[in-house]
Amino acid sequence: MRKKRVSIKDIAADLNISVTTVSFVLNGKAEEKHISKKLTKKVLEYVEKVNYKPNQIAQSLRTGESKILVFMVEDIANSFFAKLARLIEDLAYKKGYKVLFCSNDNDDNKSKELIHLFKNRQVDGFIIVPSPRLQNTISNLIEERIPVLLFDRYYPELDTNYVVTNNAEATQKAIEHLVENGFKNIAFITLDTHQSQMEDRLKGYQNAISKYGLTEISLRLPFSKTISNQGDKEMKAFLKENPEIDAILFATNYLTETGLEVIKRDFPGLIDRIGFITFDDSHLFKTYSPSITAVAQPTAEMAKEAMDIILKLLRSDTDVPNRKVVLESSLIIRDSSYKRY
Amino acid sequence: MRKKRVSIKDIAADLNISVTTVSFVLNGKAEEKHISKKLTKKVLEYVEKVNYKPNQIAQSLRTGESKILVFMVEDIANSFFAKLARLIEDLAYKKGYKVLFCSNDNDDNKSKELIHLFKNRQVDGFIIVPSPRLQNTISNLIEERIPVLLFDRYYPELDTNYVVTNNAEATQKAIEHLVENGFKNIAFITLDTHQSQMEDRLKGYQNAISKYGLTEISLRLPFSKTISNQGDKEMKAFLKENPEIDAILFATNYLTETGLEVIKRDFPGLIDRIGFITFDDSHLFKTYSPSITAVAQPTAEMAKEAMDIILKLLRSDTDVPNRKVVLESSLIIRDSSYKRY
DNA sequence: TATATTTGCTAAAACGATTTAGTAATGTAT
DNA sequence: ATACATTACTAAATCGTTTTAGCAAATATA
Repeated sequence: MRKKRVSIKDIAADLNISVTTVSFVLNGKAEEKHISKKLTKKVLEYVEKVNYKPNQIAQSLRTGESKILVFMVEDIANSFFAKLARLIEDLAYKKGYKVLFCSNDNDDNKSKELIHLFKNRQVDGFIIVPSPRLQNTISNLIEERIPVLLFDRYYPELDTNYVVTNNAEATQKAIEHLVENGFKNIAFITLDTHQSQMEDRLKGYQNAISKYGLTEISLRLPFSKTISNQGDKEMKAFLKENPEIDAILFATNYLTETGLEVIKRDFPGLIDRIGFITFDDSHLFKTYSPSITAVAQPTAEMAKEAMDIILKLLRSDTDVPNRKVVLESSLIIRDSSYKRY
Repeated sequence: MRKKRVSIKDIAADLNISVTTVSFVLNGKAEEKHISKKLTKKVLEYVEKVNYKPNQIAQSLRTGESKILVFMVEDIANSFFAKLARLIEDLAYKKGYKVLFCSNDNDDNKSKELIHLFKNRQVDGFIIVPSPRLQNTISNLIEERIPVLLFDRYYPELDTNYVVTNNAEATQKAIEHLVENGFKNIAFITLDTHQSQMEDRLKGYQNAISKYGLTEISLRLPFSKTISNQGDKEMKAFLKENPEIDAILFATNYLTETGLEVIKRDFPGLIDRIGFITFDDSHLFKTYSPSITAVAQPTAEMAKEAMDIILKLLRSDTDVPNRKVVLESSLIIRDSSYKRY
């Protein structure tokens, strides 16, 4: 069996003092509680010597704090979320929090189950990339005064904390950039979900389209089709049916992957004749042929804001006014958004 | 303040029975402990009604089990590890375990700190992608009978459980493939670490090189240089100094990213004249120009084997013979490993 | 000198579960 | 009628902390 870990009780026994005293010393309350400097020193030295570390589980049970945050994303394997996970991990650990990552596959039931699971684990707070219809679950969390922060997308009708990016504006700018470069028949390939991030991207597209008097050509794929990069048939059909398309904006990274596959496989030569922009940057885009223009969300800032807010929520028992943060994405302009023929 | 969660005590009080009885029923010991069917039913119905969920923290404290596993990787933002994380997450949740992911940046001190941290959280087991010199820490864990499994790399001198891939053979095959396609001056760009996965890849390279009587041309970059895709200067110098190079094998995915950048930026046209293969596949490789040949590690199998082993370790108090699993990578052949001019 | 305050420390309850070691009541065998 | 088993349930200890309430001795104040 495992070697027994040394507990506060052992220390107290070894030093012939009470556990209370040890606990006070360990929690930096020696002064306040009138523990003599001498004894304090003795305890600290002994603690050091036997390499005592408090049992976090026991602490959690007593204090109700687990020092664990949950970061629930759509899919941790998605590079966008993986990157954010890393950023959030680093920030959280600096503040003494650990992070449980989990993937909800944008599925409401899965999200609910996970949230339930974690409530029973007494996690201290949630940073959630919410699935389409999670409003009730979220508002229950809020009612229970559990710190929650929505991330990447939000529910306009729900008064919550969130950190998102200016999807509509960023998309609009991307389209404008294509227009300025001479493209006229600009398609938008997106998901058919009603989530804010996607609706805003669609709005941005439509705004730009109508601003320049162009015609909308959009393909809205069901989320299920995009999992494991399916949806190629639909894209192929879409491109076949709309041969006038001279540029495409992909609303998210996996759509881009599928799109590039379709273009390369089913439309030889098209890759050099079509303009395109994607959401979310990737290292490989810089060296791709053509190099790929991308709407890059400010991941570092997003993570930082998120941690800021969640920490604030964790600290305060009193109500914190909801913080709604909208960060600006930037357009990283590369070759794919210029005419190349 | 938060709404108080219902506890086993509340249930006992409400039903005018003891907490023991409730606990027995909840743990399926009603029969064994001679709780009458009638009372059992009553308890279960009430539990359902008030939507009681046991407090995992209290359970953990009492039982010593946290139902949490740790998956420590180099960097969760790295697509290879992110993908594995997702696979492991799914498998673990199916078995009632949650997974704490963390990144050690291949740094020994960070690894040690993290392991310490998690031991105090009473995590049930560790799946670790170990940093270079973590042998002692790992063997301490083993001595303490904490389930540990090394992943992706191992210490040949340490008798542990591990799941890795056949790096030497896979690399050798990749080089042989290049040789068969007419490449003669094949360079190997890798890290200068002494970790098994990298040493094996180097060995595989050297084996192939000597088998065909070629000359070794290798660049070994310090790990620190590769973080955040630096090391481009070194690669540039390397390629300048060795103009005879007609093919390159990149030992890991971020080296490939940097390599492609250097080639595109500093050696115009070279991308179409050089053969290359990378470790770890990426979605974008299929559509890259040229499409990129990759050594793909069997991530799904790796995750499955890892969970199998760790679950076995968790179940058995008795010693489990160490399981050493070596899985086969496959070479996904695309254009970049053929002569294209 | 008597009283109040401060110093230095501790006993015991609490967090919410599990589990050991019971008790009382009933049934069964001799 | 007595002993033994079985049934149906429970009190209390336990896991390792934190924290409240309080005690005794030393010191300060009147």
